[in-house]
Amino acid sequence: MKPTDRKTEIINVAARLFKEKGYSAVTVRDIAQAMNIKAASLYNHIASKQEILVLIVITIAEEFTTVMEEVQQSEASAIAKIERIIQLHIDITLRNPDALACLNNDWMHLEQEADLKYFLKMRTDYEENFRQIVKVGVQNGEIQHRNPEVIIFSILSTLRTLYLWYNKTKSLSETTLRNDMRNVLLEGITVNAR
Amino acid sequence: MKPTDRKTEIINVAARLFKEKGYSAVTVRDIAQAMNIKAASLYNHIASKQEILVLIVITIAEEFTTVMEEVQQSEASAIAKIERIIQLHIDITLRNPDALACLNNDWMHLEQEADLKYFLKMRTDYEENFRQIVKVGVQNGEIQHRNPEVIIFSILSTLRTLYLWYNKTKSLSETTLRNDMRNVLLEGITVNAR
DNA sequence: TAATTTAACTAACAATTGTTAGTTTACGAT
DNA sequence: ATCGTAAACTAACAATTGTTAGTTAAATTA
Repeated sequence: MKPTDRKTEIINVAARLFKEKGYSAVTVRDIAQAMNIKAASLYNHIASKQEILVLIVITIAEEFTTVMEEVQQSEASAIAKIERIIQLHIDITLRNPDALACLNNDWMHLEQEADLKYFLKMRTDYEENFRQIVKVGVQNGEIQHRNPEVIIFSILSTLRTLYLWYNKTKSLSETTLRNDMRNVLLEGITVNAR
Repeated sequence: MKPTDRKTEIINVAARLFKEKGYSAVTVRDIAQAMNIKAASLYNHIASKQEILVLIVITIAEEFTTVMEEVQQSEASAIAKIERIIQLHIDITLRNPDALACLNNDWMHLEQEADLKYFLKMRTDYEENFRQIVKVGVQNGEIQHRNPEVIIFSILSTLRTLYLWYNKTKSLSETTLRNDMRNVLLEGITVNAR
């Protein structure tokens, strides 16, 4: 087994292009050109353009699912669980921002009904787990009484689109990102919260 | 002038389809079918598919720009300015979620360099205005000392993707959305901020 | 060395794409 | 009644799309 086999290279290159223009706007000739080969040569390694998308999206979605289930089954406080989820999103974003962009923007181009259903189930379950964490936190007094949807999607929206802006500024170290993100999401930005 | 002329109808239908599948994945035949006419008939009203995108994206972007400039020139506190921006995003999202989806996801498919540059300038200026508001707020003690990028994009990410989730739950009234969104974004979710 | 595998190539396909040309139909104003 | 316009239509186009077939060159294994 080579350090990175050819198929993995294709997937990484494709993910980068998908991030920039979206799945539908990227042609297999674009992907081939980015690898300095001809389009037909790609098919020695992949079955279809669609297969690339499936591998990118499902792999990352499963990663989120796995960790979320661990978190949910742990006995940490609600706030600690959310802190763990924040760090999970930062982890994956820093490691694979291109795949994350695909997950966010191109999942609806999964053509096989089974793939789409599988993905949507993972996403729904993920949000439902998050919802349960928030509700428990509200009940035991850790979290403010706000509409759970607003809490869930305020945090998730920020985390899901982190890949769009985290690397724009060099002044933002990984440590600062992790700490300030946690603080801003959990404690807000005003000086006198009460 | 009719209540809504035909061109406006096309743009609204197209925006809805673009929201669901993205600009590149929507064909002019898709748009025509959604209006119960043939693709060629569209060209009695529009110059090109691209023109539809330009009208959708630029119109909304200019709306954000106009209000942001008013806000920036006002003499409100930093927090009050941010509160106004939060309400602006909610306003536009409730009124035109489809166009907002295009703005977020399809701006990179603006084909004319002039259009793309114009849009990017508006977006950069918008973020820069937000950055200035935050920096002033930090200086005069209204806002916590956090990395400004984290503050700006935490809030903007949430507001920009509001169209994705605001209508999922019927349990979320407009009033609750506006109040809780403001509270969550500005004051966080924890009970003991200090 | 011979055999096999890997990974590239050229050429071509059928389908789909945005768009144009030219025509027809319905309707309000003169 | 006639004119003009708005808005639909059919038919067709050239370009681009994902993909396949068949071939070739280089590297690895026997």
